[in-house]
Amino acid sequence: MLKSVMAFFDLVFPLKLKPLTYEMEGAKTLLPGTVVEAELKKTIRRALILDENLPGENVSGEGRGQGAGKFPTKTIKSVLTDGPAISAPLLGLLKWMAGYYMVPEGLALKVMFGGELFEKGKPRKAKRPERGGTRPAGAEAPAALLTASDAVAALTRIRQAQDYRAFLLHAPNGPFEGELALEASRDQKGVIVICPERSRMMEYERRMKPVFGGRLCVLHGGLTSAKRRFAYEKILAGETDVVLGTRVAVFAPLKKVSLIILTGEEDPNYKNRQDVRYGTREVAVMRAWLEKARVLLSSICPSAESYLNALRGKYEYLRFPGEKPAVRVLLDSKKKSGSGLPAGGDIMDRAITAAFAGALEKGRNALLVANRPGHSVPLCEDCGHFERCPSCGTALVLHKTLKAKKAGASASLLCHHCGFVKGAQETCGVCGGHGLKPLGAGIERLKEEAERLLTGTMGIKIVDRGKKTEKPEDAPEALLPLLYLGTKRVSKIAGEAGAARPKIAALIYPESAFFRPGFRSRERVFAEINHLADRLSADGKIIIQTKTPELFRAMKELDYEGFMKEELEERKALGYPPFSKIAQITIEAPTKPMPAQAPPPVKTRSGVEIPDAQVLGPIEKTDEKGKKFFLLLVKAPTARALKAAVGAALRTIAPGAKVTVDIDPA
DNA sequence: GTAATAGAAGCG
DNA sequence: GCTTCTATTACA
Repeated sequence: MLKSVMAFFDLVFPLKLKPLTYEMEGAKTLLPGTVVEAELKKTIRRALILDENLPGENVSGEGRGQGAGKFPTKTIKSVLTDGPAISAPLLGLLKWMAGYYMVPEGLALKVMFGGELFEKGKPRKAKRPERGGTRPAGAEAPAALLTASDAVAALTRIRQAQDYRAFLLHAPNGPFEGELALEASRDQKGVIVICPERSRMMEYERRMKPVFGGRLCVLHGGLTSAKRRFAYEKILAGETDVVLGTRVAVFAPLKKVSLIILTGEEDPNYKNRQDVRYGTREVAVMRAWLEKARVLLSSICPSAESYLNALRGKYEYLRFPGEKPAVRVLLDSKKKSGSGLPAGGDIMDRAITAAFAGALEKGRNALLVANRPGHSVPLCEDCGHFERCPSCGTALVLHKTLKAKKAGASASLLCHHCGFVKGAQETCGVCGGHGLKPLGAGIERLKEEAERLLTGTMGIKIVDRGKKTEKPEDAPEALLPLLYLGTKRVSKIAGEAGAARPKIAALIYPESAFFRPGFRSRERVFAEINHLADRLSADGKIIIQTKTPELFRAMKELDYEGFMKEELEERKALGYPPFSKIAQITIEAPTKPMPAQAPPPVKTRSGVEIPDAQVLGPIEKTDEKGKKFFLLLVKAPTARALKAAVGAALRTIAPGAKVTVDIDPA
């Protein structure tokens, strides 16, 4: 009898699942990217055709080959799209994501489109994408920014480049960065503009909407799934070809992309922390490569990775130097005078309070930044005792504004590691002494001091929290000088004050940031100071109060090249990125210390040894809930070698443990 | 000893 | 994501 013609296809479901082979009756061939329905464990689900699984061909992995072999294949129930729903470059990106980040293709698919690309349900006509003008409109576009001839030349190069081309824009300031992004995309078709966070994206939206109108589409993780689906439909239909968004926008299913702009390219927000731990910058560059498109990475303080790529000629470097505010590093005066505190035991250096008072008296705004939440650690002067967290052992921090539910306590002691809370006492818990001395400079304590030293004599409004209440009721107070006080969050708000940006900023003991884990901590601190500088007025000034001025020596002039030279030399010496590739393996094993202490020499599949790959660890850590886990760090000279080395390391881990792999960890 | 339940594996 | 299989615990 005539046997019916069968074709076999590898399908990807948007689940944590590798591709599976299904069959389809008839000679009709389905193109990769086509959406179909097929049965998985008795339920019919939507999936994407990844490849045709041709007889005799062995597609990625074990025992598959032609589907008609070892196991019975199920059949594709129906075909939902007439041809590919997503472009070939995007499909390529999916495969690259799965390979590079070592996750199943299904998980990559899920992360890229969140499942919405596959859900059924009729898209309702959008209500009104326009939102009412809720904003007082801060910084306005200094329109003449880009008239300088070198800026015009840069724009021309970006616009006219053909095929794949990467640019690194080292912008002098945020407004310039935004202006160049807008101008570069102005007469382009198929543009993706990505911002590191939603609030920045909304600023860009305000600027781009008048230019692109209905061509502009917004895409970010906070969209409801209906809105997200609606956005996808507009993009797929070609109704909009300019996509603005946060990191998920890098996957926008445009038919054709010609320009990708990644603003604030060094921002840590670009690292995805769940499921597929991708880096948006790496994905953006890879997508541009696959799309044969141009990619513009921009920042006021580019990452060491991108800067090295620029130095090596992989990216075209567009450098626009700008005036930077003066940075002054103050040695902590108390260090010299021992424990003999000045009157009142002030934390802030006199030079800072004087400079702040000067600026505020002139009606200028000021910004005080510290990394520590809470007030202080109460230390008993009599017996030296301080309270520790029962599970973490770390010092508990006094929060005066946080009321503990414990009877009688007007303040509480909080563990910043695990969140443990208890009521605070007025006296020492061990000796009953009354001499509790505050140790450390938390925001709450700084606020007390600022109120005492600065607001006492003049009318000043302290702004110390997020913009939950952004009402125009500030109007009468708008004349008062503002003292912004808080962590980075507050400095962001201060930077959005348009013409009234702070004239002076002080950082109180920022050195703790140097000791955050990870090899990038220095670079982060430097970038943060640069961003702080960008938030100040043109005649701004930053004062750093520190006990370790040596650590800030390289940051003092905000000399980017000088800093990067040192930083890159150190990274090279230690074998860290961008001179190597690294991966971090997290192992959640209940009690087992670790199966293999010394991993075997790293080899590729074919048995070739990789000379410079190494596996460090395991080290034991405890998470916020007090749960133990273990970390392995894998270093290798190239991405390829890294993959092999990670594979080798994984084989040494006993089964039963929950393992996650993070390629290029933050 | 079996039943109830939780957690991991596998899905073509 | 949902089913199914397996390991573990509860319980008469």
